[in-house]
Amino acid sequence: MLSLHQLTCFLATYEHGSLTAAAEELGYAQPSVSEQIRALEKSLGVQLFRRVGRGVVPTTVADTLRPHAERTLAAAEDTRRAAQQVARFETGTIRFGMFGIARLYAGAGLVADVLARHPGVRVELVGQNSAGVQEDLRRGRLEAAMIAIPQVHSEGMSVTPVAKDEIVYISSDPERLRSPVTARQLGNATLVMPDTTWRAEDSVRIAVRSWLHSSGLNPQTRIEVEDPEIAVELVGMGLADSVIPRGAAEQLLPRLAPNAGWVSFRPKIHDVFAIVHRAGATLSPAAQLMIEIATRRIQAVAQPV
Amino acid sequence: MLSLHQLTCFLATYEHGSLTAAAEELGYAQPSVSEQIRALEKSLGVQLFRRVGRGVVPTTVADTLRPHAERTLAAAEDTRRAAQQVARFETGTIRFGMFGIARLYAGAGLVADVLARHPGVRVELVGQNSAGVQEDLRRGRLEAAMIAIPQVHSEGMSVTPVAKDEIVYISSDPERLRSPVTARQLGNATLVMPDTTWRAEDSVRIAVRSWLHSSGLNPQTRIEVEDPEIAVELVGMGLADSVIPRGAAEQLLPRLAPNAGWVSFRPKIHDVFAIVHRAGATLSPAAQLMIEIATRRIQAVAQPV
DNA sequence: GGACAACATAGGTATCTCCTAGGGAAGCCG
DNA sequence: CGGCTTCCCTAGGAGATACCTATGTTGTCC
Repeated sequence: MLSLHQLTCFLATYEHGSLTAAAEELGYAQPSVSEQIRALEKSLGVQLFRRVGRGVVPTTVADTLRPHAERTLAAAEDTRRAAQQVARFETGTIRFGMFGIARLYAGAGLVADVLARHPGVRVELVGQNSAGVQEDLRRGRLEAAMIAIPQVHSEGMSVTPVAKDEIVYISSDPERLRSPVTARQLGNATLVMPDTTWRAEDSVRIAVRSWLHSSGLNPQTRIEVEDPEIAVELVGMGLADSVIPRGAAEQLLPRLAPNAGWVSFRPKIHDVFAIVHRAGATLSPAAQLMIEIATRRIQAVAQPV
Repeated sequence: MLSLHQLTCFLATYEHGSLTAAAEELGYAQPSVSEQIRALEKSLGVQLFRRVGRGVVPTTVADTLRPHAERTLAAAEDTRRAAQQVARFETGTIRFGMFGIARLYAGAGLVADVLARHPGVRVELVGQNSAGVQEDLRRGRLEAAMIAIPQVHSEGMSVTPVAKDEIVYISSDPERLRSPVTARQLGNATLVMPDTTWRAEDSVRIAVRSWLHSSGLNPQTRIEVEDPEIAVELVGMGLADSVIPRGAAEQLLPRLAPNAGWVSFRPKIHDVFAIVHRAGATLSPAAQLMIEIATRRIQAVAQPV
């Protein structure tokens, strides 16, 4: 069986023209190198050195094989170097899951932070929907993710809340922003809600629904859209009001609905963001890095817990 | 310590997405592959697979490393293939020593024969002078050679005569070719002799000198040249006679001195060609090939012994 | 001819590699 | 929901390997 060690011994011997010198360079005893060369010759079925009295002389076969051996060792060294570079975040890919409103107002900053600290890496911020992220985590395709809590099927998952964001009512009618919104008021409101496709798993909707249920009321959603941006624009046009996390409101309102504002619920409702990964897993340095940066980013726009 | 075996296990596992499947493909038990992967991860300092419940999932590090591992294994396979091609004479270099008049009239044919049988090989037919050939043999730089015998310092050398060639007298004076030349006649002749530089070791000269010494005479050499061709041309011009092996005479006279001819000595003198290599050495297939072809070639122009 | 230098050989030990056997977790299915 | 299967891990042991030191052999140099 051909081995890198044999090739190393071969090259050292070839270059020094001596087993003893090669052994000295490699830090072995002379018989060890001798044995490796013999094993290599047997493995390849060719004679590499003529044992001539005192000393060894490379055969023409050795001349022919030398560049191949060098290329092989160089490729191995290259493999090792690539691994080290990845370990140091000088290159490689960092994959992280992030779903929902969190990605909307922390995603770009998160990617920017990672690229600023590690310019050589590729970043993959995945997560089309909550179920997909959870499936990826469960199957091991994702190591860690940040998601809003209510939707977590947490068997075997480690869930660490890192921030909570108040859920607020937004409207372009100043009248409705005068005082905190009650369940009754919300029940009577005309609403536009985003994330239609994932409405059943959307943490904001789940939080609001359970909040309303305790008052015996049902939410009334008049308009369903996918993008939070569109929902906010519709609020700006006065066609409906909406319910979104406060961080999103503060980011989107000035840009998309300057005449609108937000107001708390009474009692207040919160959305909680958490880091999720498989329970019992040892997190890789890359995952730890992403968790650290994502946490810092989300805590810049939501309250730390 | 990184090893090719570890890389093989890594690639098999990566491609199958399973340690068990990889082990089956490689013909090992599953724990063996598992151990190799673990050793590779430790050696590189990175995690290559996430152990997730049943099954393993490659990390992004594994994605990054895979092409490097493939290149390394390909280079190793390339090394092995090169060795096999050399062993089958499909490529590589064949080096052989040949000195003196033998090369002159068997060298080109020898090279042609080798190239005809093994079109891919490089051929080196070395031997500027007898002493150099012997030194190369002794030092191991040459594995085997064909040389004329008298000059062999045979300690530690295996000498196998394969052909003998009569040494003849050449002249453009028909009078001198009438009957075999005696020692007295040779002592009175005006001679041109080739191989000036190596005159002390030239087998023809040694043979002739000892032949003359038994008659108490000394050779008279009027002209010294390097090339046998020039000596023969001078003979053709009638400026001197010469003494060369019959094989050389038959090849050179028609071309360079059509009006000249040759005649034996009385008693006859012979030059013996032998295969020489280090005693006790096991000959490589390449050397055996060259010996076989060179012997056949030389026996085509000289008498086999 | 004696001293030295370089490789081969021998023998012992530690490590590595591979196996079999058995345990535990996750997924599949009745 | 409980049993079965699948897949990986761990443990322990046998055989091979790699390395060492000590010694023998041979060629070289003085």
